[in-house]
Amino acid sequence: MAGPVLRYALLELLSDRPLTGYDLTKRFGASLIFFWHAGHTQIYRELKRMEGEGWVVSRCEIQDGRPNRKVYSVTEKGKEALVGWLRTESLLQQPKDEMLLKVFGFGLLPPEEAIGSLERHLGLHEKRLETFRGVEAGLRDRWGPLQGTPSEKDPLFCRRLTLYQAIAGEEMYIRWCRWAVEQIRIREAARPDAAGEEVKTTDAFAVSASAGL
Amino acid sequence: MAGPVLRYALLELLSDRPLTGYDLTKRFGASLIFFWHAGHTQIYRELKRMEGEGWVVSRCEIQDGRPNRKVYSVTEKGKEALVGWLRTESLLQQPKDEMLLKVFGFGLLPPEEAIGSLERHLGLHEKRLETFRGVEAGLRDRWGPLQGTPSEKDPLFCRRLTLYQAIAGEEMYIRWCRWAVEQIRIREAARPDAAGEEVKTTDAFAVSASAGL
DNA sequence: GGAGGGTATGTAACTTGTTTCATAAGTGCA
DNA sequence: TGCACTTATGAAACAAGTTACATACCCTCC
Repeated sequence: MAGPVLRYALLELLSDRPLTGYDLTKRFGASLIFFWHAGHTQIYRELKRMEGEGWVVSRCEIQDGRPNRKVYSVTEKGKEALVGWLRTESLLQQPKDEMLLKVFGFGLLPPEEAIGSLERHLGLHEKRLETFRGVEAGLRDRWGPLQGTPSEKDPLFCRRLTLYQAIAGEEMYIRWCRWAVEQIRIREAARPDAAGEEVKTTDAFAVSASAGL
Repeated sequence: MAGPVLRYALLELLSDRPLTGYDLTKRFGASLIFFWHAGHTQIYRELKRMEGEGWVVSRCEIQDGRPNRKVYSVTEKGKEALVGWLRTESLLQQPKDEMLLKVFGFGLLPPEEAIGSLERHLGLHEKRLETFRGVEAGLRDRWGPLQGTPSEKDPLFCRRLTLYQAIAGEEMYIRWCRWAVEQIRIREAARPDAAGEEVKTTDAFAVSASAGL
């Protein structure tokens, strides 16, 4: 039902102008990275597939002393496929977060280790938030505030909307990490016995089914 | 570098008690679903692999008139592997969101269609938020508030932490959807010319590279 | 003169995730 | 009586994503 999605990401970028696989890889890192990711090998493979289906065409630019550039552009058929896809309903995405999976099992670790792990992970999210805010500031300098700029003067309007989602997501994650650390600290402080003792898994044994976790 | 992750999710659940592939599939839908997903075929395959590596062992429960239950339990080796994995650093996850990818290309659609699409998607997130809040309420009834309940009385503490992340994530997404719809409306109202006209892609052509989007 | 980084394109092998199909019995309901 | 749903397991095929490798030239810095 989800089907191939990478191709539509590529078509969106190619709608602006013809690009090579290499260009597309860089573009991915610069903008789609907020909510999608693909390695260069995946991109080259998908471009070849789409060319076979007539969604894109390539033309070879010969360069001396360098490998030739294979420039792809969208065909009418590809443009139609993209717009058709844009009109379809999106299902809820299946979230995948390795860190949360670890937190889910942190009952097996001493609390200080859990706190340390959360704090280090928090740092990574803070760094990413800064990057995103930098991109936002750059766009504001170039195009003005999102609100109130007339359409003709900000053709990237819809793309800018997605950036704010990414920023809000990082802010939320950071708040949650801090809150979780605090919760573990409060719990530890409330324990009458010695800290660092491993949680008995037998306690969880009899109850986790009835609780739904 | 990320490597196989599903196996650790299964080991976390098997740490509570021995379970069958079928049980594990249901558990996924009930708790890990907040931040991970796996189909039953994937789970059966992974269990078989882990058994080959000695991380789990299975024993067959014969039942009349029904297929036998193959009950898996973690071995000492599996437990060690799990705890070792819990101690490793988690990289930032690569977010993947089909809806955001669509919004990124919504410049190619008339604004009313973009608004309709966002509002329908918003509805899905509202439904999921309600589900998550229901689980949270159930846990609160059973175990009391997260804060202040002594360790021995709430062995699911760490698992509960992850639920609040999922709730915060949904709340954020919903707020963003509403905000995005509003932004598109404001923009439309400010346009002097007729509504529904398709955005000229040539406008975006010359500038998107310099802007970094 | 060499090391490292950037440009530019790919192949091969592998892992992970999804979809479809197959089997086989029990339960509930209209 | 038949239909749909739940329990319970699994094979096979395919799609998507990752990692390692291969090629080949450029430029800059030390």
